[in-house]
Amino acid sequence: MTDWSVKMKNKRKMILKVAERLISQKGYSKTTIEEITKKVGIGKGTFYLYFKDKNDLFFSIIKEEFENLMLKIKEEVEEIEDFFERLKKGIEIYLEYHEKNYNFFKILLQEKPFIKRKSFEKFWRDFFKKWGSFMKDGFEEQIKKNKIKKIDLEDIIYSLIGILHGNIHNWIINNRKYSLVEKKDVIFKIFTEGIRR
Amino acid sequence: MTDWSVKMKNKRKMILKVAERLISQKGYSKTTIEEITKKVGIGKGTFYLYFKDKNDLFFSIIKEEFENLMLKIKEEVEEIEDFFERLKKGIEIYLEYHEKNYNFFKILLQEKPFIKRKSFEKFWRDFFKKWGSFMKDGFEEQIKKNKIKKIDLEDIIYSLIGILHGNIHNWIINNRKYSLVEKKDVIFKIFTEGIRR
Amino acid sequence: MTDWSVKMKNKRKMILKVAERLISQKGYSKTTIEEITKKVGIGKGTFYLYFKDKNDLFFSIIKEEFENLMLKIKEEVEEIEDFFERLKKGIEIYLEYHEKNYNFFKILLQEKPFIKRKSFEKFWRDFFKKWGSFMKDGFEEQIKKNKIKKIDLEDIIYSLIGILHGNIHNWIINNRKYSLVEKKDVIFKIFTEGIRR
Amino acid sequence: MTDWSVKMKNKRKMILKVAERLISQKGYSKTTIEEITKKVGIGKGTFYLYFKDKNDLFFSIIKEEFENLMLKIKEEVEEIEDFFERLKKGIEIYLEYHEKNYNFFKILLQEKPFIKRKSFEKFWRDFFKKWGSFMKDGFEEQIKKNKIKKIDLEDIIYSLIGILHGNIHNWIINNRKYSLVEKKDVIFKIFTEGIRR
DNA sequence: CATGAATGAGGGTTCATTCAT
DNA sequence: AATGAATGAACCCTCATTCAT
Repeated sequence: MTDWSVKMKNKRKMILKVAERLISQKGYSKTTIEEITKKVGIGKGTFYLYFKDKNDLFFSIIKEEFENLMLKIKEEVEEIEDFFERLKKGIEIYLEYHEKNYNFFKILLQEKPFIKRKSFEKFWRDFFKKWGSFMKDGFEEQIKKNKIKKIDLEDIIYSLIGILHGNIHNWIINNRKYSLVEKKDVIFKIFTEGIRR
Repeated sequence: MTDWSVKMKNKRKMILKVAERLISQKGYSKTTIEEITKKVGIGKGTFYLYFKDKNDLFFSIIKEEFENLMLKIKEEVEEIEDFFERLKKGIEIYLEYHEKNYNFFKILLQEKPFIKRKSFEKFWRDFFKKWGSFMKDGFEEQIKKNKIKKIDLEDIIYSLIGILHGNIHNWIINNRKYSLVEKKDVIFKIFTEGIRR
Repeated sequence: MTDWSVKMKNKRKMILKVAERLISQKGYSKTTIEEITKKVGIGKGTFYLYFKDKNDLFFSIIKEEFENLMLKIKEEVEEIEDFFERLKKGIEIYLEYHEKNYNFFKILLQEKPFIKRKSFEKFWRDFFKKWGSFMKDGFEEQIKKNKIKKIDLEDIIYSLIGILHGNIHNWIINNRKYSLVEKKDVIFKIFTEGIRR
Repeated sequence: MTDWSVKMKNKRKMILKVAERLISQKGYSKTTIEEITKKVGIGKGTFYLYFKDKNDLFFSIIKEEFENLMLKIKEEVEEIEDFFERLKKGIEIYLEYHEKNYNFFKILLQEKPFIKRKSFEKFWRDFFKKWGSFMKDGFEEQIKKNKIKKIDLEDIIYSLIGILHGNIHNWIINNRKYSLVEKKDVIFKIFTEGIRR
């Protein structure tokens, strides 16, 4: 990788990092390009060398953070043989990730720039599809094996995500006073003992 | 009630209704007073007879919708004797309300106007406290009677709300193609059979 | 005078009084009809029964206050035989009036509503003309009698008014901490001993 | 000085110049940023690169004009030995300056933006203090030497400023038909022959 | 005569984006 | 590649004035 290319990557990453923090704190509309670039230490015009517009920045944050998360889950979870252990680990990673990157979750719940509403909704569908497909085979296998109740797969997945997000949300509005990861067992318990026969 | 008072109430309500729809569609920042008033059919200045400013409108929507919901739950749920039946009914009402007022849910997840962030977070805490206290006694009693596992009360409540919101969220991003209320049984099942011994 | 006519006069006077105070405190533009009428205790629309518009109010205040002042000077000063005594008394009355009605002076120096700029300047010309004609004969007589230096009459008059206003202005920006009237002697001294041979 | 810096200074100066004229003609409230920038030939937003807000513009005009005036008086007057000659020159410069910058005087008498009333009054106090201190030593010395009557210093200063402003005011409302500077002798005469023993 | 709800033109200010350097 | 001065559309909010009651 050339020196230039490295610098390029770094600058882009710095923008993303700073922007993520600011947007999570103040909201999309109240975060200005001016403030972002000033905090990064670059000129305002430079921003537009790395992003098409403000909207592009927003989706880039979400996209790249999401990919990070998915990658991490894949890496650490995939090889675990036992399904319920794999599920437990998945929950743990998910909570851990949000404990470290709680800005990301806040941004996910933000006002979305109007023009691109469609693409935002598309993003969410992708999100759930990936989660789904990631877990899908496992769930289906367990259903076949009669280890899990015969519940529609989608309902299972959205309930799981729901429990997770509900707990993350609560953790944030309580100012992150307790450890989020420590909730992994109780969440796992509520979720699995409900679906396990 | 006088004629004038009726008209007054109506106009205010119309603004709230229109604004709720627009904000849920386009987000708080992208929704303009101009557009709201034009859609209601009143002058721009008239808006400020009913609301102090744009921020006031935002919180009025949330506050009043929330009170409606709570009232409805209280009215229809309170008298049911059996706890699990009561819980079931509560889930049903909650889903039903959001099926009819799905804009409200979208707004709840919006970007909050920055200056009043504190009061927004206070709202969420109130929200959960009310839900909590509303269910609390019931849950505690059931725990004493050994009908429910000994799980921290807060964890139970946020998991329930989590499941509900996860399902509402999914329903919305799927363009509300199916009936939300019909999910009540599966949600109830996943949730209760997890916590019930 | 009929009862109605009395009420009419009173209401108009109350508006003038309240408006004078508010405008002198906050300036013309920042004083709203709403605030004036609320403080008077009448409806906003009622204002327009007594004044054509906001501009009319402004000039009415100045005009009527000015007429009061002129009347007072005439009444108390005219009969005094000796010219310098008359001048002295005139200065005293002028200071006394502004000490009691310092709002008036503040208003005189206010921003004038643009559209009527011409009429505002006309007012000032009238003001000086009246002062002038009021003193003119006396001054001219004294010049003839060689009691006063041969200085252009206008220069004399504007210098006198200048000294008076300079002192009033200073008194106001010093928050009226001392008695304005007490300056009458030193003003008279500086002015007369300059012009008297 | 760099090219950029020059342009910067110029643009700022142009805004000040145009604004001074407009405000003196129409008053502060009636003068809009839109009009100012259009007349200068720049975009509306550009204004805010040079001034924090409209209020800042107002005080900048006063402050900078005032400093110009004081500088000029200092430069041209300070070295004159004889007190009365120095006073005469001071009066001349003061009149000359206002003849050339008559807009400034008009602005000084404007409605002050409400919020900053305190700082406006502070400005006036500063103004008189500077004038005072500028002349003070001279006056005091003359009093000691018995060349001037024993009159309170403040009274002397405000009377002098009063005469000057009275004459400027009159000159303006007479549409500046005559030369203001030519009044210097008569003003000097009225003032000094009053205070000189 | 009296009212005050309703209006909408108009003003100050912000900020994403451009473009000459 | 990097910059930041310049722009102007867009937005929130105010308030003098009107008019139906």
